[in-house]
Amino acid sequence: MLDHEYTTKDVFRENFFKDWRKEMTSEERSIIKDLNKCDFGEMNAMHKAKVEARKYMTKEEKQTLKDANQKIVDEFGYCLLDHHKERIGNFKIEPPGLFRGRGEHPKRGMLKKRIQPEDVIINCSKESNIPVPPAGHHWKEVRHDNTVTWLASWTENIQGSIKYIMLNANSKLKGEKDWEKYEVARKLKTCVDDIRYQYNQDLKSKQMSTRQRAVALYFIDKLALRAGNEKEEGETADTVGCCSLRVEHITLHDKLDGDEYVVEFDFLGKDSIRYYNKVPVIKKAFKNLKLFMENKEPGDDLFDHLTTQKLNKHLSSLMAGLTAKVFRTYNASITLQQQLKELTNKMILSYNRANRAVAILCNHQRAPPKTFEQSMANLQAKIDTRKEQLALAKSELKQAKKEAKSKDNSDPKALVERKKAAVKRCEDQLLKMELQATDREENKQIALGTSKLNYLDPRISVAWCKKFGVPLEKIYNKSQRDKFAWAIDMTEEDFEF
DNA sequence: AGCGTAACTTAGGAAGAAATAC
DNA sequence: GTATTTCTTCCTAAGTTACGCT
Repeated sequence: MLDHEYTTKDVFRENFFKDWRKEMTSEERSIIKDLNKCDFGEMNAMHKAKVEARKYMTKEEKQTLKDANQKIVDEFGYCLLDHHKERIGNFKIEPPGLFRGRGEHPKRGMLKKRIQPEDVIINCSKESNIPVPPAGHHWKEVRHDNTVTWLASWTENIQGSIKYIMLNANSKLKGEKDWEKYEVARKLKTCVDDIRYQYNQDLKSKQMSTRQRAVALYFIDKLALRAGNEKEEGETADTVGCCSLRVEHITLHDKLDGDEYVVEFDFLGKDSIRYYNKVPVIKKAFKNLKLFMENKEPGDDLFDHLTTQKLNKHLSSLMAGLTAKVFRTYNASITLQQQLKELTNKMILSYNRANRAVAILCNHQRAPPKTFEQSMANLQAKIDTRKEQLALAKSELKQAKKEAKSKDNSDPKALVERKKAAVKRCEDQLLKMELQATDREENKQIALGTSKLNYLDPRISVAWCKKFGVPLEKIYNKSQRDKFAWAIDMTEEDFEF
């Protein structure tokens, strides 16, 4: 709690203190004037003690707690949609707390207020059992809108945005949407060559806006960048996507490390995750970028004649349902399929390799685990131990061979065979551990989950599993199998994305 | 045509649970 | 059995896009 990095940030502290003072009585306000003089040590200790106590609960106590939680899920975690009982994704209202925006968010630390029934809109069908508000309270509104999928909503006080209660990913509704998403991406596959040809032509257009659109599309396609909507300054962290790139985010190199026309990207994207990449691009795109940057300041928009609306409008004219993000889905899925074809080694590690290629493409990063260095060192130590064992086993084998020749042992060959097997076993284990070490090292900063869950057509993975007899459980855990139930049902081993 | 907002998907970190090491 | 590591779930912030309004 107190030891979190947030508490050391000035913006967080200032925002918190300002909002806290608003909550104080006038008497408190006259006493508590300086956050630096406040000591939350006692509260922190209490919180820590609670966490500690949880750890040392008996099995029975833990079970009691679990049962109580399950009861809550059973009662509130489901709804009836089109006569089907469906799991709700987030059925609990968000509790009050201090806002934890990502990156340099100007609002971090602000007080996120408690939501009252009076703030909540209920959306259900007229003839359903309308949920009863807590005693003495009423809902903000009860409506019956069957054109939307949310069950309840409220407006959050930090950004003024609407929050929704919606169905779980394993629901029929979400599954159908997911399927549709991948079908649109597959449709793009059939016309992507034409679209690429088109934007290549557009790079030479006389219209500035067309040229900018073409370069942006080239980036979105080649690098899987996000669309990049405009953001209100001062309301959120300063992050960008393709269309909102500024001059300061790219550096042009006529030549770099033996490549020509290299663009160096360095910007903060969604969730303030850094995108850093040096990419050789086609000459036409490069020349255009030079042109776009002429007479501009570092803080100016690179694509000043382009918005995501214009881009998406153009895309939808090329293919029904086509938007910028479809390229991310398409490129992610097609990359997985290609990689799986190339990595013929039908092992889970090669699947992870393919998955990783996609995660790198989409720039899905994670903070290296806190214990990463330590656990890597531990693994290395195990490898070293095994190496010693291998050396020992080898010398024993040598000895055994020698003895088999010199002495008339009753069964000299058996001993040699045994020692040989021991060497083999050692070598296998060593190889396995070294592979694991490589895998882990390569995964240090890469998050595989996001692409698996949101970008990779599950039918590719299901087909791959069937084709090579890999159990699906090796690829997808329980909740992932639930989410992708639609794909598991329908996919044969010859599925082509 | 441009803009604001509602609705929905995508995202990484924290917390909790399970597996594995010691 | 206990400690540590790894996997899974939960949480909610932060994006994208469609749509209605002017």
